[in-house]
Amino acid sequence: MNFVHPSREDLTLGGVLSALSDPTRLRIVRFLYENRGNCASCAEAAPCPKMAKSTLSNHFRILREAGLIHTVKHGVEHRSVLRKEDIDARFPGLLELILKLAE
Amino acid sequence: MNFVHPSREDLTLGGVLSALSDPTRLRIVRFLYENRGNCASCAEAAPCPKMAKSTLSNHFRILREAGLIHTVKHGVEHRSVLRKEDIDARFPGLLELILKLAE
DNA sequence: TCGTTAGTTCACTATAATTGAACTATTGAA
DNA sequence: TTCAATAGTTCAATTATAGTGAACTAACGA
Repeated sequence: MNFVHPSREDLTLGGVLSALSDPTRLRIVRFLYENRGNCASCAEAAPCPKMAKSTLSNHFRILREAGLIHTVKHGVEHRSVLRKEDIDARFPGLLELILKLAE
Repeated sequence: MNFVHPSREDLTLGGVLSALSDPTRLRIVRFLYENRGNCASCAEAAPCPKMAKSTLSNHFRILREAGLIHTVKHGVEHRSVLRKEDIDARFPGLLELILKLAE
């Protein structure tokens, strides 16, 4: 399975804001932010066990396509990392502020 | 016509981000930001004259319901102001940063 | 009163999100 | 090496939300 990730310069502000405007996705991003450096499986990063896994998969796809996370296969899991450097390079201060305001 | 505006404490981060994630709405907000203190009619604040006015009206409704603007009737026009104080009180720094990053 | 202006509301279409079911790929155990 | 379990994707169907033209409303001016 090969995931498509946009390159750093293809990140759009609208795409990032839209991706982060959903509470589930924001919680995923927060998890990855706080576990920076560590990859996390979908189940690990997702805060809602009762959510349909297809829905969750879709949220991860949206985060990927917005350029917020990078996902690679790792055994039976799909591990995701937050693309902090790319996001910060493109939109300095945005991620940190949103996560702070969402506390 | 009575418009419903959420109170300051009812503004949600998701609602604000979602509202600002649309390019048309972001341009409206930018216009109102730069003409701070002045109300603006929809036609004035809207940057796309070719857009259907029902679409535009819908964008203003979304901005209103997200708590970003305040609209009052003023003669034949509906004048909108950016609720800068409310937004800044609830989410300090967010509006300014997003507008700066969107330049 | 009639036409114009400025915007809303309605009805319809089109696009996006949610979900269960079926599918794929990897691992671990018998 | 086969079989079951795990972790997620993809598909198809439903539901919700955005975009649009047409009809409507309210205020103003001649």
